[in-house]
Amino acid sequence: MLEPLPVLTPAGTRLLDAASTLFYEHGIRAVGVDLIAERAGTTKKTLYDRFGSKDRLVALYLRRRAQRMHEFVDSRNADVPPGPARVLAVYDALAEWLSMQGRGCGFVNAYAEVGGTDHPAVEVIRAEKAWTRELFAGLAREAGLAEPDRVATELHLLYEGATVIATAGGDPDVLAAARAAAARVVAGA
Amino acid sequence: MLEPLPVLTPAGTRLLDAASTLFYEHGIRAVGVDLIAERAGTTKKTLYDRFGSKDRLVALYLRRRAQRMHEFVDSRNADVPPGPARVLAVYDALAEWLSMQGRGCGFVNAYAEVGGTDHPAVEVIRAEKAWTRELFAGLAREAGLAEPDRVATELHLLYEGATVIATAGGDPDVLAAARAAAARVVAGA
DNA sequence: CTGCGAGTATACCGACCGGTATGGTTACGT
DNA sequence: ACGTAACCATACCGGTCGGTATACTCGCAG
Repeated sequence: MLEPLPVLTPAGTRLLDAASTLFYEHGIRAVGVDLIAERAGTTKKTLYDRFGSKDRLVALYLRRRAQRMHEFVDSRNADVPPGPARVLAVYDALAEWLSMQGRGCGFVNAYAEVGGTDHPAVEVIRAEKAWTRELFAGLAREAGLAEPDRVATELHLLYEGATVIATAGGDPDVLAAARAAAARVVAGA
Repeated sequence: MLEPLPVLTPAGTRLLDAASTLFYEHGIRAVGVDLIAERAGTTKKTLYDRFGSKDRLVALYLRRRAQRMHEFVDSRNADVPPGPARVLAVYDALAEWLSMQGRGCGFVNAYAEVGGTDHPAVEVIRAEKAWTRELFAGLAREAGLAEPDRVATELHLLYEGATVIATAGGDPDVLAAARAAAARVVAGA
């Protein structure tokens, strides 16, 4: 939110693309900068010229991932009329998003590795979780629900819980249950 | 569940204790076996004599963590009479547990690092999430709630969501909101 | 007395870690 | 024609990674 994503050179783009795939798929510490450079068809030198450090590359990976996730949810929501249906559409978007990805929430995963440090990724992760809550709060208000703040918190809880259980719990069916629970929350408000 | 925790030699115990603290606090890949051995006041040789590999030590760390978490929840529940109150007591136990730990769910964190591999920790993590859901299902039945299965899933969603938001989201207050939401679910069943 | 499990101490292995250094080659704008 | 940004290629740095090897001491049970 603070600053837009920087414009990247061609090799810089390939580096960020490769890093994003590798970080999401295998984790941050599991991926070395040598591998990233090789997968991008360039060199470590270029990586450090463009991004300065691995930590900053990691933070950029998450910032771009957040932006893409937001665009994805917004575009899915645009197909749904405002109101309670649009609130629930977020769960459909989540189900679709997770089915394409397979390793769960990249922000939760990243926090598992950098939490408790001063890594530049930490503030990006916190901001993403705050954005999600505000997404629900805005939609709840838009739908004219009573107690939009309380409702938004509950919807957010169900959303994050569904992501975790679908991934670490190995139970993708829970997404439908979360959507049904959210529908109950919305109907009661 | 499959097998009880093995009896450990004195040095083995110190190794598992040191590894548990370090893995939980800093993550799995961030901690090397040399550091674990040093912190345990012993040697890498003894570590490999006792545990065979780092992966097996990681799995054991999670198995013992699960057992201790279960004992903690069970003991807290024993202080509460059976019924709806006991269902909600799990959220109080979670709040107390998390306040002591500070790095969130060790199983979710571990899955962020080993998910998508054949690491022996994966099945331990899945079993832990299944245990949590069954905990809620058992308590819901004990309390005579209608649709105990559906209720258990919703309580589990709120539980995992609260853990994630309190940790990665940096918002510990959400635990009270999750408890209140759970109370609403219980009251409606 | 012997054998064995447990532990200590140290050295080593190849591989990889994040990061730096040097030097050279394009392509483009002024 | 010149500067410069972008990129490539390669070699190197100290340090750590998971894991193995060798050789030793101790206490205990047969």
